[in-house]
Order: sequence, then C-alpha cells, then structure tokens
Amino acid sequence: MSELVTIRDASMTTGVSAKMIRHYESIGLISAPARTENRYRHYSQRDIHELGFIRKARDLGFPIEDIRHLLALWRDRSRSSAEVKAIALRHIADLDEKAAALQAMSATLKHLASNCHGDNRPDCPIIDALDRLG
Amino acid sequence: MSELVTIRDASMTTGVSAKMIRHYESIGLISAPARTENRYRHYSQRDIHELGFIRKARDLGFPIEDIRHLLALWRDRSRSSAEVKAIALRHIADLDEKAAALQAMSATLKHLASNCHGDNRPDCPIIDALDRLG
DNA sequence: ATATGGGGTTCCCATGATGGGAAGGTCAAG
DNA sequence: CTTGACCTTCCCATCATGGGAACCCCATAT
Repeated sequence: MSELVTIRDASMTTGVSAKMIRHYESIGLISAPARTENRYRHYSQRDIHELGFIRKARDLGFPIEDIRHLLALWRDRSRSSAEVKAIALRHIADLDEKAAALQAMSATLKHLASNCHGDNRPDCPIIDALDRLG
Repeated sequence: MSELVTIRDASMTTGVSAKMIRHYESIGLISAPARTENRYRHYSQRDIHELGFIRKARDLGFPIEDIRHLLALWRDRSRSSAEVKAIALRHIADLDEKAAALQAMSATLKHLASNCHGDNRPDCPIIDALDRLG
C-alpha cells in the first residue's frame, strides 16, 4: 500500500541530497535501508525522520561526529539532557570562536580599506599592510 | 657571504610551513627558487618577502586565488589601488556573510540551550528542535 | 518491439588549505 | 662510519560535498 520511497523521494522530502544520503550510509551514520529486488534503496518513515534530524543538525553546523552522538542520544529514551546540552555548548563555543576570527579579519580589512582611496593611483594601505606589517 | 637560506629558514622567518612553501611553489603561487647542487631549495630575500606577504594575506583569510591576484598587483608598480580595494571589499563581504551564518547558528542554539535544564532527565528542547521543527 | 528518458547502482575524482608520513639522498659532527 | 638532522619527492588524510562515468532497470511513446 505505502508506495516505495526511493532515494530521490527521501532526498526531496528531507532536503538531503541523494549523494549525501548514500554517503551517510557508507560512513555508518544511518543504517543501510531496505532494498527492492533491483537493489534500489527504499526508505521507511523512520529512515526519513532520521534524515530530517540529520539535516537540521547540519543546518545548525554540527559536525558529523557530533550528529552521530546526537542521533544515539535521540534514540535513547533514557538519555540525560545534560549530555545533549554539553554537545551543544561545545559547538556553540566553536561557532563563536570561528565567528570571532572572521570578524577580526573583517574589522582589520575594513579599517585598511576605509583608508584606501581606491582610485588609479598605486598607493594603498591594504597592500602596505601585507607588504610591511608583521 | 649571505648564508644559504634553506626552506626551513624561510619557514621560520615567515611563519609559513615548509610543507606549504613547497605547495605554493607547486601551484605556481611563488616561482621556483634557486637550487643548490644537491637540489636543495634556497631562498632570496625577495622570496622571503613574498612569502611574508602571502602569510599576512592568509592571516586575513584571503583565499589563494585572491592572493595570486594581490601578489600580481603588489609587483605591479602601476597598479590602481581601486583594484586592490575591490578584492578586499569582496573578501570583507564574504567574511561578514560567513560570520553572520555562524552567529545565526550560535544564536539559535543558545536559545535552545538556555531552555534546556541539562540534568539527567531526557526532556531537551535541543533534541526536540532537531526532532520536530523543520 | 523498441527507442527514449529518467530513475537507480557503484566507483573514482575534485574541492581548499593543510598536515602526516614513507622512502631515500646529503651533510656535518662525534 | 654511524648518528642525527636536514633535504627531496610522492602518496594519503582531513571535512562535507558534488561531478561524472559506466552500467542497470523500468515505464511510456512511437
């Protein structure tokens, strides 16, 4: 009765590319789905749900290994929220650190660029900074 | 009189790893340095200066292809600062966009984490978000 | 029936910037 | 002559993702 959910269907409903679905299977992030006689993969509602979970975790920037852990906690009804929170907090710190690094670069460049007249003369504080400052 | 500057010396004075110096040469970002009879690379002061330039540009997050362009402008005494500025402004926009994306993730997660009691109970808004929200 | 098109499958290669490490050559000092 | 510290080239790994080849399967249009 329920139509076979192909990898394309799974991809479209979850927003995870077919390429990545196969990849997640190959690295053991998701378990291998059922196959038809033709060796075509088909996905259960549970599979789809799990792919949706992965998609949302990726959208929040979690690395695959974190997601592996989060999936295990998700499946474990006796999990402690403390463990989930710890993963999230570490990730938040990582995101903040990376964002701060990018912003520092941006701020430096903005300062240099604001002092660069940007005309056809060669003088340029940006080039000067790369040239001279250590 | 000037002692031979080996790749290690160049690495130590510029902060670019020997590995990366060879890599930059292999992709044509820097030109091949002189070699001793033993095929050991040795670097001129100009080479060192150029590696320092690359190092600073990398520290500001410029991708290699931008640096290739910046190096060309640097060497060109008749450059227009407008061209340098344009590269910098594009890069600033890129940095800002990436930083904003990371901050958005962080903000979402901070919100979820702040509502997560983080004890030994399983209930957790972080998991709920990954589970349910689309 | 058969051609066409659009799925599926596996496998290899590429990205960007960087590092690890193997296998082998060279050189100075003990 | 060995030891150790360099150098050389070459291959492989990271992280998440996509491109594309070569091939199989099936439904529909001619």
